[in-house]
Amino acid sequence: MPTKKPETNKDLKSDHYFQKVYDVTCLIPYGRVSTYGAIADFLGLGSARMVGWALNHSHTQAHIPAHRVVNRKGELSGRLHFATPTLMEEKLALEGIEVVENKVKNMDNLFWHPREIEEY
DNA sequence: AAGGTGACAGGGT
DNA sequence: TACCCTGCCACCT
Repeated sequence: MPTKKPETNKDLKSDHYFQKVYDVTCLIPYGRVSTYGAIADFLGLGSARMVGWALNHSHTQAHIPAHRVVNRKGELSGRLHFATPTLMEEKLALEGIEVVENKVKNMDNLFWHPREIEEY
């Protein structure tokens, strides 16, 4: 019997999961950043590592502001997965986000949690 | 088949 | 404050 079950984390294999990650990522406001953990927390599926895994495949999809996702310390841990090692920092700079030593400055104020959507 | 490797995070020291 | 250790879970040797 093929019909397996949802609800479980095994659902991560579905493209549906990838899409959810992309959707949330696209909700991150211009000039703000979020984290792998915050997205995983909001989705309630998988772990922060899974979010990174999903984003790793985001390059095949349409424009996804993956550069706005950093780790909890504000470090650009995914920069090496972009076309060039500096592209992630450049994109953030265009949005007015200051990056020093591969770390987002003023992370506390720029951090955005998907839960804030409900406050609109 | 089993162990190593990540675009991570949180708690302990 | 900073570093280390452990949990996490799918993918790749």
